[in-house]
Amino acid sequence: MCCELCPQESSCLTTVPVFNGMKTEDIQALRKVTRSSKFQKGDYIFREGDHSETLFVVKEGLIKLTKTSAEGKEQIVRLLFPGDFFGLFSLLRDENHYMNAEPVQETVICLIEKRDFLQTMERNSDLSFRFLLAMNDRLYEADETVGNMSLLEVEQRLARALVLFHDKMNTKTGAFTLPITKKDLASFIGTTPESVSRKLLAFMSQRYIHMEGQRQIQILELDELKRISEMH
Amino acid sequence: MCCELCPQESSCLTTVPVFNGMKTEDIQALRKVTRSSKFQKGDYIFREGDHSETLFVVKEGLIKLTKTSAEGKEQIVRLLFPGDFFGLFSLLRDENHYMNAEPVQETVICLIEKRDFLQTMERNSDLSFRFLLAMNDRLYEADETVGNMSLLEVEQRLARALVLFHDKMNTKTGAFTLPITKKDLASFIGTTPESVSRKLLAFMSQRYIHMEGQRQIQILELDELKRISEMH
DNA sequence: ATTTAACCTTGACGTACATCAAGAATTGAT
DNA sequence: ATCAATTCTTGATGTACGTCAAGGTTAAAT
Repeated sequence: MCCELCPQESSCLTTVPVFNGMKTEDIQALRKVTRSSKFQKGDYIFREGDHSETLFVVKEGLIKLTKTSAEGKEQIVRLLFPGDFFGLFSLLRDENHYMNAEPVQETVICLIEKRDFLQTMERNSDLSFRFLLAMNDRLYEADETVGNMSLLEVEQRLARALVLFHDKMNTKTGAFTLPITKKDLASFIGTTPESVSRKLLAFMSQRYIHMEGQRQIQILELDELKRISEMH
Repeated sequence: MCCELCPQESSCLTTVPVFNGMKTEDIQALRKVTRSSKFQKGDYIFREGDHSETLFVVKEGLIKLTKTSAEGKEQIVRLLFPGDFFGLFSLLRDENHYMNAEPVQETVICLIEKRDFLQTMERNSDLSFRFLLAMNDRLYEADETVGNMSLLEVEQRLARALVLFHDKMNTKTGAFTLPITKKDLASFIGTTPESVSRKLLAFMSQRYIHMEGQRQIQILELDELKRISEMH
């Protein structure tokens, strides 16, 4: 489906940070070449090694980017929330994808083809600067993650993930539904489901969180979790 | 010292990948605003929290970028080899530095001030695209590192680091001098000096490497090390 | 509504690696 | 050249967390 027909206020191009503040005529031009597509849980948006000429922008939903190890184990390298984009690396380098992209729930993404994207960039020098800023932020996050992965222990990485979800799920009460399985949560923070299970239990008995069923998490002591996650 | 006077062939701006292939007149313009500066081991180029308005490009030497943990432990997040740059994040975001930069040997860097850099970018739309490409590569590396940190064990991370140094020190014979202390090497791969010591010993007894003194390393089985480092 | 297949939990156990400690080897400063 | 300060090594010990296994729970599929 082509995004030219999307209502302006809900278009990827107006809701996504990287395009924010672009001139209206440039947005209009980009909309003409933007398609949107819906994916279900269990689909693959693309896989490691797939050829790629497309920029992906997440409109709604949640995507996990994973790498598969030699033994077939899946490591979640990043989660893509609405507003995030992916595919720039392969698009710019003419390389194949180096990760798998798999929605963890129903997800709508906007797609811009390489040729269209590069053409727009040529006409609009501002755009490459915008993406430079966005990449800059991404790199900062990645540097943080590198520091955390080796410095922090499971307890701290889990606290960190809980705070992240709390923020992203923008809840008022401190209660939210975990958007991924605990298995995925384990992979995301680089541990096992067993360890996640035990640590969550520990957080509960310390009254930092309260859990209702498998996915409903109520954060009781946000500051405490932040303290834990930040004390590298 | 101003780089306008540098011999063209040894200038940062001609030897550094990100500026490669720029039009001569643009290079000339940038040279006018580029200074170079020499740092010794033990100096700090900048520290976490320092205000920053400068882009740094490594001309010669080796720099470690570190984060300090709450307990005062230092984690090496990245090593900057000749041709690498740093400081773009703070420059673009008006933020303070989020890492320490410390040369591990005598190091020459080229400096471009924010105002000059942004002015050049405005006049030369190509430049932001070049940096976008470079950031793209950096992000790829960071994603790789994230995957490796949690997936790989010390043995594999060490093998990986040895291969990295072997490549960067561009040696013909497979022999090279370790450019950092083993303590730093430990911090770089997220482990302790003790573990590095033991694993290197293991590699020696398996005849993958041979060590002469503390720093001279001769790689005997490069393919084997690569195999180990890649078998995530 | 049943069945099937994931996912989750809990316990028992093993192990890679961190920590602690103390001596040896380098490095560098005077 | 000498001494102090790091860095490096090696051994002994502890522990956080991974692995294995088995039962329980939830979710998906027919």
